[in-house]
Amino acid sequence: MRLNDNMPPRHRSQAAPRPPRSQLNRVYAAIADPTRRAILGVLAGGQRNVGSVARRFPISFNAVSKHLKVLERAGLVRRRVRGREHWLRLRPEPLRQATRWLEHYREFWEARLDALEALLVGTRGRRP
Amino acid sequence: MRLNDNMPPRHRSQAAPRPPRSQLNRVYAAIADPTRRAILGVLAGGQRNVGSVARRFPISFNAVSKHLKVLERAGLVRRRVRGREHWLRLRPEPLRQATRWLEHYREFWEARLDALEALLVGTRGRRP
DNA sequence: ACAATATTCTACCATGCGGTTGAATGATAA
DNA sequence: TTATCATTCAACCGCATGGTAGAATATTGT
Repeated sequence: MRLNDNMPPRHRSQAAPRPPRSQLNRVYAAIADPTRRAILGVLAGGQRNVGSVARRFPISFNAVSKHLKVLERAGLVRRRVRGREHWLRLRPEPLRQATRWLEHYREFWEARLDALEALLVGTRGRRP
Repeated sequence: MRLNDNMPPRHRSQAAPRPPRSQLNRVYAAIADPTRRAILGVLAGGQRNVGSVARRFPISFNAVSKHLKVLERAGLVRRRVRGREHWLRLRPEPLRQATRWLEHYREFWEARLDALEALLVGTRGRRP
């Protein structure tokens, strides 16, 4: 059914509301953006305030401020307000968790695929 | 400036078109969704066709088909068409790359933060 | 008191995402 | 041939995201 006709748009199918993002979800989504990965790199050099981070990127101050908020919600960055400046510092714990998940699954999959390959190659002579 | 006035909407500020997502970006974005992580888990049990994956999820067939396309573009899944069925299998290489990046940065950050803490605790007593 | 500074807030745009339904395509089975 | 099965394609919705600009807020310096 092509819906560009004259029907009231409110009587449509509706997707179920999605559950809120988990911490792990937010961490992966956060590091999926190269600007944010670069911001984490800057912050690895020590505490910075928002302006000092923003100055290093060719995008607007506001865009960087938004990115920082995303990193904060993912738990990768902690903010301390001192006067009119906001100081940001790295919090590596969620990254550790994210690494653990990846490592676990990667090892599991590789083991499984290796086993499969070994099974397919079988007992036939094939040695490096 | 509130822009809901009567001005032609084409004379607005314009965001620069974003560059295409890199492989690493796509991998992190792909695993940021819990359904997709679950799909990878199913595929870890061996090759499956689209329907047999979709049957395990409470969302529509088409939604699963879309998720599979995302995983494919991230390089995490390979598809082989045989007749009318599409067989999907895991490809762990991009995951290895993603793990490497995380591991590298995590280690670097933790080392830096440990060094900083050592410096602060340091040789002198704590001062308020 | 006033001006400058650091930052967020609000509003907007374009694009992407995760979901839906329905139609189209292509291979197999009857 | 025709019906059925496996899958994609096309269009749509609501919401998030990455970007912009400008106004508001709070702190600091003169």
